[in-house]
Amino acid sequence: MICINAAGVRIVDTFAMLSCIDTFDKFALRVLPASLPEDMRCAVRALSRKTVLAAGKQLECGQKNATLVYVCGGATKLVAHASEHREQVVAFHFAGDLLTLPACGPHSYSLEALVESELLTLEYEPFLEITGERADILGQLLERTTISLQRSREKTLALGRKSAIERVCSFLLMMAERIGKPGCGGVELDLPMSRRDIADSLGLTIETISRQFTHLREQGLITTRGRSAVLLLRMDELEKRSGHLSAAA
Amino acid sequence: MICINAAGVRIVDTFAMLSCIDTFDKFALRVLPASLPEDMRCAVRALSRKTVLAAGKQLECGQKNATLVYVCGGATKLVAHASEHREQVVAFHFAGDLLTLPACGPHSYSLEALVESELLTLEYEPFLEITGERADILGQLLERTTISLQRSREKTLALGRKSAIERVCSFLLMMAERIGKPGCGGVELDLPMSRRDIADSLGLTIETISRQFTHLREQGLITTRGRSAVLLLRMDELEKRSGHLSAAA
DNA sequence: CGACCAATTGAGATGGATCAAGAGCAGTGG
DNA sequence: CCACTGCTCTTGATCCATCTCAATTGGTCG
Repeated sequence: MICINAAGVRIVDTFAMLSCIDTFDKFALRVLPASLPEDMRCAVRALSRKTVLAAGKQLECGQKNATLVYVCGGATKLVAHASEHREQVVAFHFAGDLLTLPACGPHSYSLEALVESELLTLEYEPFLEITGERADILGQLLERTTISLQRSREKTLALGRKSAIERVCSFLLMMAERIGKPGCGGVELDLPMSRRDIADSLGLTIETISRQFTHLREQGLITTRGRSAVLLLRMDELEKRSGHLSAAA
Repeated sequence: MICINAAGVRIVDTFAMLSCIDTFDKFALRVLPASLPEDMRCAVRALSRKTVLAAGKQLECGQKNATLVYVCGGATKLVAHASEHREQVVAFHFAGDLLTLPACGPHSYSLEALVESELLTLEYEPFLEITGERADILGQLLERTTISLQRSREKTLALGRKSAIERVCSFLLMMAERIGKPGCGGVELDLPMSRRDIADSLGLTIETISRQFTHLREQGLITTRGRSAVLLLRMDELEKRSGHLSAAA
């Protein structure tokens, strides 16, 4: 934060400083209770590390311990590695999400940025050391972990028992819910992930994803613009094709 | 607990009574801290309901709210229903496991007993009302939820990117870890679930499961006796075929 | 022993993968 | 502004792992 400019004058990079404080505060605002004593807050702050990841870069972290990651901004994918050229996107995480990056078990995991992303990382164990007595914080973690578990269960169902078209429709509806904006004549999506990421998330190939998008386009359920913009025109029809129960009724 | 016998004499069914107390105590011993104040323990006890499910029966519960289930004994499967004849086993849970049976979202869920099982159920929300201030209890829930999430992520990888043989080997290794016993010349498994359950868990069909078992038998990696007994003879070879990273190294 | 359901085995069908072009989009540099 | 480059995405043709359907065998329990 302190550096020497061309003229040899020591300057304080207030922008970097502010941005660092900013990152922690975003996290604190969302995850830490207002009533947290100042010393505990400081301890957590000391433990936390800000990382800005360029698109395509992955979080460096010792795979011996689990890491808590708060996504301050951007979009990320949590990837499980089966082998060299087989990857499974376990979950997408967007601004405001808190996730646990697991230690290396039978497979290794990594968190990769889809677009430039601002992350706050904390080692899981030491964090719990500090905050393990605070029911409000544990409640917060529990709630977010339960949501992740629920999403993971839904994904399990999709990968285990759904056809390609059902997976794609479920995916679009889920994304609409999480990062969609009401647009002209439907829900507008700006997908931060590539076709490959979608394929790796749904257990399919890029070619299949592309073909299913084409089908949906031909049937007038969606339109696409460029690589990332998707407009969902007929949510009801997408719902029907997603294999959700509501649609069967 | 009080009933009339053949002779018309009123008797107290002390066995049922004891067994009921027993069920709660098993749960309390594992999940509730010893230091929990007596009034809180009583409130939790009042909220808890014991259920004994015969094999094949499923837990009845209002699908409007999430339910916390502690498996005191037996073996169960958590099933997500895609449609009438498409089911996905999201997880198996054995004695000592604590799980959250989710409220009905895009798909409905149910917990079904594989063998006669003894369960303790608690409505999730009221339970948190009572114990939400107790960091030790929340920590316990968080830890168990995190384990479930991690298992679910591993399953996601298996369903998304692994072949039939890899899924079956991973499954056998996971079961060995959870309910295996050291036996003559290998790890002995007494699988409480049918081939159909395994198929529904791995996103395959019974026929495929059967064929993979046959291959493993032919290659001398396992032997089977009857419908449920499996003896894992070559853990190293199973590991190799499971697509785990350790095996690649 | 016999009935019934679970598991196995075989033969054929198929959804999605794989392989192979081609088209569309950014970024770069003239 | 346009050509060039290296992508990602799309589309088509073929292949294959797994599903489906069907018949048989085997385990379990009355």
